Amino acid sequence: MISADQALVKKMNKKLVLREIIHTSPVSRAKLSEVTGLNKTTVSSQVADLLDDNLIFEIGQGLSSGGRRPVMLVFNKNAGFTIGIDLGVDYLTIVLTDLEGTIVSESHQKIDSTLPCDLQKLMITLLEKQISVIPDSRYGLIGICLGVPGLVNNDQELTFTPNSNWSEIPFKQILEQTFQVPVFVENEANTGAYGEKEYGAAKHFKNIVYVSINAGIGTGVIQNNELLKGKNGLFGEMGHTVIDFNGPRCTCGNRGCWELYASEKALHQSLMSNNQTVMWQDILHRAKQNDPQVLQALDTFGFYLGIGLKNIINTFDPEVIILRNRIIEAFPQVLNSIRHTLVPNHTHAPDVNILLVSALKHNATALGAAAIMIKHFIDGVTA
Amino acid sequence: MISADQALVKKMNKKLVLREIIHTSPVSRAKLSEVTGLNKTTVSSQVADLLDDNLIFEIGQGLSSGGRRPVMLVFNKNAGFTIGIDLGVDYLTIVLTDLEGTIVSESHQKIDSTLPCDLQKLMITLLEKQISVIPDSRYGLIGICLGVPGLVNNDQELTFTPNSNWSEIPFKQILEQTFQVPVFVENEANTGAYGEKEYGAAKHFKNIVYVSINAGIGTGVIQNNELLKGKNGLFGEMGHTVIDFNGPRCTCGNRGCWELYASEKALHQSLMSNNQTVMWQDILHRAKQNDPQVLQALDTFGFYLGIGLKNIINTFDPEVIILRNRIIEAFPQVLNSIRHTLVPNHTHAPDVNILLVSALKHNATALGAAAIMIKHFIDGVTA
DNA sequence: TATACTTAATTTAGTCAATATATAAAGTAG
DNA sequence: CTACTTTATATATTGACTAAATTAAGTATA
Repeated sequence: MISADQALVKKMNKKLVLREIIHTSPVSRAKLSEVTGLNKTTVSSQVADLLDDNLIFEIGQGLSSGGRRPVMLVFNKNAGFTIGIDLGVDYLTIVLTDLEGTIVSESHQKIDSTLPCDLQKLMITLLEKQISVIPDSRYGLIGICLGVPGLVNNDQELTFTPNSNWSEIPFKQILEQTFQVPVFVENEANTGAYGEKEYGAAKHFKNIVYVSINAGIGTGVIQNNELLKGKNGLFGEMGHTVIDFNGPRCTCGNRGCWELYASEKALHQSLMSNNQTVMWQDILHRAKQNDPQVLQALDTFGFYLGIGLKNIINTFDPEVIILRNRIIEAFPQVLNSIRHTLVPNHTHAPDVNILLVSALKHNATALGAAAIMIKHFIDGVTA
Repeated sequence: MISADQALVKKMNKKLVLREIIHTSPVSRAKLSEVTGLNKTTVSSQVADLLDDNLIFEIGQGLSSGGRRPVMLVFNKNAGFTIGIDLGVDYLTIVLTDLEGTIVSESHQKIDSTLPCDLQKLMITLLEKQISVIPDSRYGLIGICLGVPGLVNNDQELTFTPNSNWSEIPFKQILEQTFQVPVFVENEANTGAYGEKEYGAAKHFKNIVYVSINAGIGTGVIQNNELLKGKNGLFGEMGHTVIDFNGPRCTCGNRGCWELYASEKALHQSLMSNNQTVMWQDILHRAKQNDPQVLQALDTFGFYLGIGLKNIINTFDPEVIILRNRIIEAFPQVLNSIRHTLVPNHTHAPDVNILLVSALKHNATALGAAAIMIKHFIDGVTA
């Protein structure tokens, strides 16, 4: 069991001061004392420590409001850098960010091979390229976080991927050995949720559900600023919840899973002609030209999404739901179909404003991964 | 923002020591120092405080294992008492417990009137009777917690009750004024979940879902030992999630809600003949006599329960699900029907051992309410 | 029975991070 | 130029924890 002592007090207050500087910089010692409730002496001492750590620096004097001019402090966002990865079934997005999550460099690469060894080589090559451009800094590369479309257990092993062979690769182990930095592996919906919470559409909320609609449907749930994980890290994986128990059989063994109706795969299938798959770019193009068949399909898509989103509202009682889908982002009219389903003429209907579209869009997963790594780093230097 | 200081350290360690005494008493100061990691001097000091508070006492010397004999400490479970209430649509259960959740006195009363003012009088009368038997103790009645079948907002106001008029009564305000003690109001599924977690079937788990099946279906979710609440306190209220979007219209405005299929109300309706309602005692009786119609109905009941429970597993990834229903408790064969639905012949099937039956049974809600009050009290005296 | 060893709990002295108060630094206002 | 403000630091004190020594009370063994 863990007992408390003065070291803990110091760490807690250090984190408190650093957080406040990050969120309100530039800020003076006096102001910090005021908002944190800490004694001025204590703040000065903590600030001295943080200056030693290169986590903050002084930018000179601020404006006087009738007395001695304050020394303004700012967060040193370039004290270190992190890499967030979005590994898809057929693409690999890598972002290099500073400690505020601002992208310094990024790469988007299509994955041509389905062989795990090819992906492994590709990933390491691309990472080496990104790492080579990291500026000189006190902490350098603080770590790598990987968002993956599949089930991640509590040991951060990728145990199941529906549409790829990536679960054969022990990412954490390989990347830690290769680059000698901490590596985290997370489900893409969880990293996406965290990204939107830190930098995106959910910045000002603490109870959110993030829904990413790709080939399948992934869900990440944040409650009181904490990602919920469940026993095996599968919390919120709602793609295979049943919305019609008489419906068609799913690959998971159940009938009428949400994914069968409201995934991009389902949308594509509804538009397939002569066994010819439709590209999503085509769908978008035709939608913008008011192609009736596509508009009809998108309306149905929205209806089915709405069914599951209604379940999400009834299940998690969130402040907001963030939708992450390339078609919805480019053609927001789909939201109207969803809202029609969500809000029948009834008193118990949820607030329509609960629906938001991803602000980070195609970078949500990678930026969220970076954000998770940054949080871990900040927790580490202040503990 | 809240900063840390020495007072916080002391409180944290006080709670640590008290918890350890509660869970392992009788225990010596030396042993406490060993398991908590705190210095022997610190433990002695904290123990002295707790002795002062009458929260623990010494029961004399324990056995020597080759040295000075230890002084054994135990939790003073009679330092105070609490009342937990289970308010149903037509019944009122009250339990008076000590600080370990052991029932000292209880009352089960049928509510004949549907008038709020009648219930209010009845409740106060019964509470006065229970309070009159509380033994002399340092803290006396530490508070009252009320579990209710309806929606409770973050201000502990009962905002909606599907089958009664109880939401008109400002319980918290009335009971606090009448008895001058802290009063909490919680959804019955949340108190039940907490009760099973503290004293019942889920004692050794930290990620649990509790499902109470009455006229409707209530769900309480505990993740990492914390009750999840959501924005409006509706987290986990899954009775109105859709399991068949083509299904019949529900009073909530949606189609095919789980409650329409898997509540006791649904079971009763499936067995209704000539517009004559069936009593649950009859159902049980006929089931035990192998009445085919009832067995069939229960099998269907189990199937529909299974559909929703599968969704719960896919949604919350819990260690265990606790089922609270009087018919299932008395006739556990229903579990087999549920398990058949839960586990089709498929690799992704969940572990059948995930299903547990309530250990606290008809007292789950009231005992859970008491447990919540006790937790609040312990948090209070150590803060 | 005497001696050595163990274990339990307290006493005493010291550490560390916080606070309170006083002081210094550097401005504004009239 | 003087009085007042605001910012930041210096000094002394407080309080919770720790370490080491001490007291207390047993067991083990020759």
